[in-house]
Amino acid sequence: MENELGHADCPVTATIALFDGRWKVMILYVLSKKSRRFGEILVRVPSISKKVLTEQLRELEADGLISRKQYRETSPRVEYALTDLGKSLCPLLIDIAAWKRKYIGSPNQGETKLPD
Amino acid sequence: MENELGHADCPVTATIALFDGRWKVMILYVLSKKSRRFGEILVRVPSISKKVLTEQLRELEADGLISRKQYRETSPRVEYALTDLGKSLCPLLIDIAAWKRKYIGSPNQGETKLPD
DNA sequence: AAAAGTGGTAACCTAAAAGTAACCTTATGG
DNA sequence: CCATAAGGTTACTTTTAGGTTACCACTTTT
Repeated sequence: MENELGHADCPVTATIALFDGRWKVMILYVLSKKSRRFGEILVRVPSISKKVLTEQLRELEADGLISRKQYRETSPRVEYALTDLGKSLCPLLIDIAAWKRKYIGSPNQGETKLPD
Repeated sequence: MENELGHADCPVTATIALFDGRWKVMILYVLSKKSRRFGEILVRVPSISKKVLTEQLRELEADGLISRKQYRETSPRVEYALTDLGKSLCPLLIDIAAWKRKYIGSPNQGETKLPD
């Protein structure tokens, strides 16, 4: 373990802060599959409210992990997508999941899965 | 990005929860250098209070990342150390720091560093 | 005898995050 | 002309993490 973990504003803490929020990892997961509209994300992240989803999307956008594109069509239409930075995070998240499988155990065998 | 991020109780979220807490990463960092007594950690984690340090140590212990050994010597003496599980986490934290350096930038050049 | 160090606990407070429910705007369909 | 849908916003309440201060039990030092 190197010195990099010891700074007053620690890079690990700073990075974790990017996806710190009850639902952010799940939102990133949903978007990693496919760009999605607001309502599609809402349905795929179980039990999140519109308000909190809006907040977390805004934060993810501010941190540069996702993009928001508004299409002025007939009905309002907003598409969210991972940015390149957001995509670069995915392998890291997979490493984290891999650590859990290896050292803690399988990710809760037989639990409910989210729809794609 | 694989399915593993999509479970209702997501392994990534579960893993992050292990070191989610204002000071946990820093505590792990301190202990990664050397086993330490309560008071030694207190001094090395800037501005943490006894209460919060106690809480976070208890949680880290409950999660199996650190061990607590009480020596009934003359004055009370308690040693905290990383467990094997705790040690296994260090490379992961380093990966997270490395991601930040690569995609966000250097870990705040010239900032104050913690004493060892 | 008093003070100081060690590793805490107890009672209390506060700010921020998250949750709930109602409402808004523009547009279309019936 | 009313209802519905999308993508929110507003106002309010609840929950939680973290912080502050005081105190404790025990032992050694002065």
